[in-house]
Amino acid sequence: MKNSFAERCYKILRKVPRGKVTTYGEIAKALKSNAYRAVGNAMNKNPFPGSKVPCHRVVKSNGEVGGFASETGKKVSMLKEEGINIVEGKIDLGKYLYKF
DNA sequence: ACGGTGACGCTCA
DNA sequence: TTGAGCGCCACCG
Repeated sequence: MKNSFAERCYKILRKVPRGKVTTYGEIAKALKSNAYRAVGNAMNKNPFPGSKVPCHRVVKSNGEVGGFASETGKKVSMLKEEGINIVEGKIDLGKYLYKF
């Protein structure tokens, strides 16, 4: 159960500093895999919503926040609060995309 | 063992 | 530019 792909994603996600965001693709690359789908799955099964694993800090490669914020939009506001400039649910990856 | 599913990514029209 | 389709890997039933 430990050292599983999901655990890997969480670990990487945790090393993303506040005010920055990462993409599923970057996480997959960090895992030496192109399993961006699996990364999303791991987040979906995320055992620690909010504090341990800041899933809201993970965005899509095109700059969209992602499905988890589609319904409420609260997560978007949360990212903004961290200092990330978001316009219409789009994040400026050129400024806030954290690279491993 | 197999197939379906999913918080995605990229290319083509 | 926008929309649609195809491909990717890992997990669950």
